[in-house]
Amino acid sequence: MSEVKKIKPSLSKGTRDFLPSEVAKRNYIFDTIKTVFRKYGFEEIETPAIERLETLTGKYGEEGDKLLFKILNSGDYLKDVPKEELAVGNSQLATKYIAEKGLRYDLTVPLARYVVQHQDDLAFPFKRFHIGPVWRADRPQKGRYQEFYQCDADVIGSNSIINEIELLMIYLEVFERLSLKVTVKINHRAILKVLAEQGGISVEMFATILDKLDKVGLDSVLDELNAVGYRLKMNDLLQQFIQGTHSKQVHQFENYFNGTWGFEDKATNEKIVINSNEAIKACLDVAKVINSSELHEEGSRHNLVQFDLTLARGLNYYTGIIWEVVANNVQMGSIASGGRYDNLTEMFGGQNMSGVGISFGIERIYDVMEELNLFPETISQGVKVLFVPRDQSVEEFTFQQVQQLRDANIPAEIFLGNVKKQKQFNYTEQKNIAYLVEVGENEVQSGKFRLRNTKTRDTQNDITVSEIIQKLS
RNA sequence: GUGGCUUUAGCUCAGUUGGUUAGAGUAGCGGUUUGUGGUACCGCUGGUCGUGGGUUCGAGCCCCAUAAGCCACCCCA
Repeated sequence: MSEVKKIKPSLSKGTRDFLPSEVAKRNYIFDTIKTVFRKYGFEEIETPAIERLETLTGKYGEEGDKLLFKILNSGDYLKDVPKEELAVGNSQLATKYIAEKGLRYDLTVPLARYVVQHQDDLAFPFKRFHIGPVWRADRPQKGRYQEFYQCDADVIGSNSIINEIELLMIYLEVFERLSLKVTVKINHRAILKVLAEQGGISVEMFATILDKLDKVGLDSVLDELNAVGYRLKMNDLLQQFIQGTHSKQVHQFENYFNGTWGFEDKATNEKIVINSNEAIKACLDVAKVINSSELHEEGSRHNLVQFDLTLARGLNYYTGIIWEVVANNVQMGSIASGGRYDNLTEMFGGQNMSGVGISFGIERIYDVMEELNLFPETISQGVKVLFVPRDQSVEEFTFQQVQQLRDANIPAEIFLGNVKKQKQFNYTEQKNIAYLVEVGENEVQSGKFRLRNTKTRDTQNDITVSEIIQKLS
């Protein structure tokens, strides 16, 4: 190693380093969420970052498959590729021969695998939470990364609506603890499904178009529905549900599905009346969840939970209630989302277990809290006191004093860096250390110190170590 | 997958119509001063100007290619 090649330090795209102060803030969010999860009986699990590729592929649609990070097989990974396919040079076809593993794309599919695989060892309904990084080979942009954390709680094996209500309570409590003002938007996949079917297009297409409403506006949405051959006149309905809608209006909404009201066919102007028990039940469920928000103190005072017909995004596996949380007064996408899914465990040969879950988008929650200045001062606190030896001859003595504080369970540090005062105070500032004590010959002789508050610059003279311990404990 | 922007010191950025040896601030290192202090002063290190070609007597600057990063679409948290 005579010559070391210098490499410019840089990160892979869409990934980030975190400074100590940032980690402290992130942990503050994680800890808050974990506390609430546990309070509601959810237990933490872990699964590997790496999954078999066959576990992951096909679960997120065609788009999703493209965004999977695949891990190259070890060894001579080309040897299993048939020669004719190598010759063609189609990398997509070759993938299955050269990569058997991938990085997880979310925490839900690993959960489905986990539940089926360990069903004998789990207590059902299985309530778990899981916090960890996931990876997507997406093009990064603001608030979107290739490596990011998800923070999920799910209930598997119970289809009671109380689960939805409990999860809503978790949303409300977490955001209250974080002092974040939010709005929960709620919708039901069955409602979208009926409206899509009656209009003669697929739910996915219907959902994708509706979801853009707040971005592109009503006219554009109606145009797009026209373009794909959607049959029902939606003008009134959409106009009515553009703004946040409250529980009473959800009851009205029911009238679209119980034969009371109807839609007009665009082409024939014929009246189309829908009778759908599924959609009626969906409306009732949504109304129940919205009403239940009043069980929550904040929820009863503010209009926290709103029906929103245009909330339609999300992965295709949702089948029941879907929801999304947005922060009030901040320009930012959703900061949490979730819903009920019915068929997830089937893919892994499990019996059909219903699941419902929520997910916190902690990267965005972080950004919002930073923007609104909601992080408490105390979370990035370093040790309580920094002892600074004036020169090398008193280092050992200084260390002994520090160790006394530590024995008394007071976090303390000895400063062994640059002797410049500027550096020492920078150190306390960066690490948010409340007190500084300088140690020189005088202190060694007298055993008395001067305790200096690094923020207020107040000093307390002639104080002994045991007095410092008393003061700081 | 589509489009736009950016790339010069560890970081933030100057750099004139193409013209000597590429600058500043900041951080880092060293020193001066100060026994009760933090904002002072002096000095030093650090760059293959993203990379590879081309035009030119001469390129950080012009042209082509390429890479990386960011931003916006699609989609998503």
